[in-house]
Amino acid sequence: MQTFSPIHGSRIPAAIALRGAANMAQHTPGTVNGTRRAFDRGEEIFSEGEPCSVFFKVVSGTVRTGKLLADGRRQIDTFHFPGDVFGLESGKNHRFTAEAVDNVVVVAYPRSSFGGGVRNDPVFGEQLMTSMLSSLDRAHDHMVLLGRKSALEKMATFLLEIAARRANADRAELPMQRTDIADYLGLTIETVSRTLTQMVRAGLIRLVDAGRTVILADKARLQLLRA
Amino acid sequence: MQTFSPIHGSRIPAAIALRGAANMAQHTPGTVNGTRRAFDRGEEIFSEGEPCSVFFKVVSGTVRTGKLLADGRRQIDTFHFPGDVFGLESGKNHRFTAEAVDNVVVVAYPRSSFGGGVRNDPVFGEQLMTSMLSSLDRAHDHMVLLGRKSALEKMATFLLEIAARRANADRAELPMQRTDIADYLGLTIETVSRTLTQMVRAGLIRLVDAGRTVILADKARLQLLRA
DNA sequence: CGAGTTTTTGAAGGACATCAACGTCTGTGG
DNA sequence: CCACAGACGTTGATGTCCTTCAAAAACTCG
Repeated sequence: MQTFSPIHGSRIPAAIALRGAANMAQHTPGTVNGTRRAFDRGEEIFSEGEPCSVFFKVVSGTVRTGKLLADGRRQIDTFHFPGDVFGLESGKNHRFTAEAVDNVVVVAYPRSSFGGGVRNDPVFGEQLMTSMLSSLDRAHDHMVLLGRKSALEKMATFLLEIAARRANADRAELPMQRTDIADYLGLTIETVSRTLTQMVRAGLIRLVDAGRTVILADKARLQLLRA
Repeated sequence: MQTFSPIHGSRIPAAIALRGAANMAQHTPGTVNGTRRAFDRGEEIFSEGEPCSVFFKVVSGTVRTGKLLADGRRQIDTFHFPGDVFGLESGKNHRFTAEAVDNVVVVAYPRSSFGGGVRNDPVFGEQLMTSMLSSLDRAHDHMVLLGRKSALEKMATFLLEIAARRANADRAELPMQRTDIADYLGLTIETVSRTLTQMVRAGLIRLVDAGRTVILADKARLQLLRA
């Protein structure tokens, strides 16, 4: 089973990351307590429309969040890796679905710690705020990708993004399957596959481990391709 | 000059909207003071990379925020209408550009009221938080649109979204030009134009006012088309 | 080893982009 | 108020990137 090693806070700002890591033993960001929960590969963590009573932080494994259209078309917003917070929403109900990409352990925090916690624990509040702002940043980048980039550019962006999560890594380990990548990049699995082999032929990457690990052979050229 | 009438708070949650409206005279959401500023059509309000010392709330007119790729490709994230907050970011510098779509009046708040304001004025903090969460909601919806919808579905979604901002309206008044719509929907201006005339021919809409106002002749069918 | 799943590869088609020309609107100066 | 120039929008012809449909190869796990 492919799993990202738990790099805490690589996706969330330093403040919350450090704090989260420091309190990992009791699974607590600030003064608020959370409970540990595990999900198997493919399991649903919560789904669109469901009331949201808790929000989550990833301890290990990878989570995907996204939306489904009536006819089954799917768009994945983000993959969440260890340290990332997800499931925070403005309304009473979830507006998107969260599923386990592989075997996942998360900590669930009561939603009351959001409104209440912000009031009573301003430090906690600021951490959540910062976490949300960086989610928005990433959302904006992803909109550029979806709306304006070619398949090649999308894939280059994706691989570099994944690789950046491992300290100075020249490889991207992919816990998710091709369908997930396609639904993240707004492509079909066939195009994902073809684009990867095209990159292999161009000497940009090498596929190992049954296509689950991508070695970034020519990172400089990939960076140019990212657009 | 086309301008949206100032419907305050139609895009931001009730709490902040009401408060904003109540305090409109002194341009103040909570205890924090802001200063009024005006921008002409096409003027830049701030640009990507610039340090962000203030954030804004729209008083009148329409603002577009978005990103530019090196070769000029553009993706507009959102149009901001009266009542909307924009320019709030996690880092020291702006990660996107904001420009006036038409003649615009905004209120600028010092950025310190963000970090500091949250600590000292928890109500203000919660309002900002809620505003950010609804931005995220809309960002997620927009990703589905960009990644998974056809040109026709994109346009139907867009027109209904704009129309929804006027109370029980059967028309969408478009303060922005075709280029903006194209860059918002991830299309070219030609496809925007063709899709609109296709909708006219299908009896879905009618174009009036030199194409700046779209009458939603068959809203039910448009809603189905939204996907 | 073998059935089911996932990934890759191939051939053909379609939706949208690109290139190009024409029409329409806006605003300014006569 | 009209004329004209430039900007904006529409329409047409053609091209292309990505999808769709189809099948084979590779991998997973009992």
